[in-house]
Amino acid sequence: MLKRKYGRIEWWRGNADEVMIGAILTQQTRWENVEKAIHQLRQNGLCSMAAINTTERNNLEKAIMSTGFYRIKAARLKSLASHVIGEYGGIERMAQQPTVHLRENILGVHGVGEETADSILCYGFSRPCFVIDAYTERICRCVGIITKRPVLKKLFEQVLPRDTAVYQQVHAHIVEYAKEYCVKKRCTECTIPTLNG
DNA sequence: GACCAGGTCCTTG
DNA sequence: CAAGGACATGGT
Repeated sequence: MLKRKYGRIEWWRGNADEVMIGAILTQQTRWENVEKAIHQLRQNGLCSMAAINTTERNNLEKAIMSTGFYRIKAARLKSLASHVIGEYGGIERMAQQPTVHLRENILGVHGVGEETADSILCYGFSRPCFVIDAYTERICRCVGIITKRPVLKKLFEQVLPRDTAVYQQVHAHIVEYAKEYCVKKRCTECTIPTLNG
């Protein structure tokens, strides 16, 4: 039913460390610019929670400059890394925790909100948490479902089979669809009044 | 040059 | 609670 025109989409093919890094860096930022930053991090051996936890903040800032908001994002990365290392010692121990515990826990990190948390859980730890982002919200509005993110999240999780792979693919497809039809046209051709007014 | 990007936090009314 | 602003670089 939903567009298979995009085929299988591989997002976040990295390990949990990289997913967490990407989730912070992509906040209000295009993914292409995040990739540049991740490349820089790799070059400097900073592409892990352990490394981020110990490196100087300045090194981190320089590497992620291309994503914008680099000072605040460096601080957020360090908060997250410090929490992960301090609380669990590393990804392995972290991955053994139940989903609800993990979610509560990383939401407590300054700079990790609902979307970032769900992205980490869904794509980094393969947990069935559906991610609601700006694109998803827009598409839903186009279809007439006008409500806030937490409600949308519940809605998707009720309608879809409780399967992480499905959540990942559906979300990815929605984003591709939104990029193509909602953003490029700026919704100017949309007949729903709420979009033009 | 204007506008926008896969958010989150802080401050006001 | 809702709304507005700050954070910053890179691409159209």
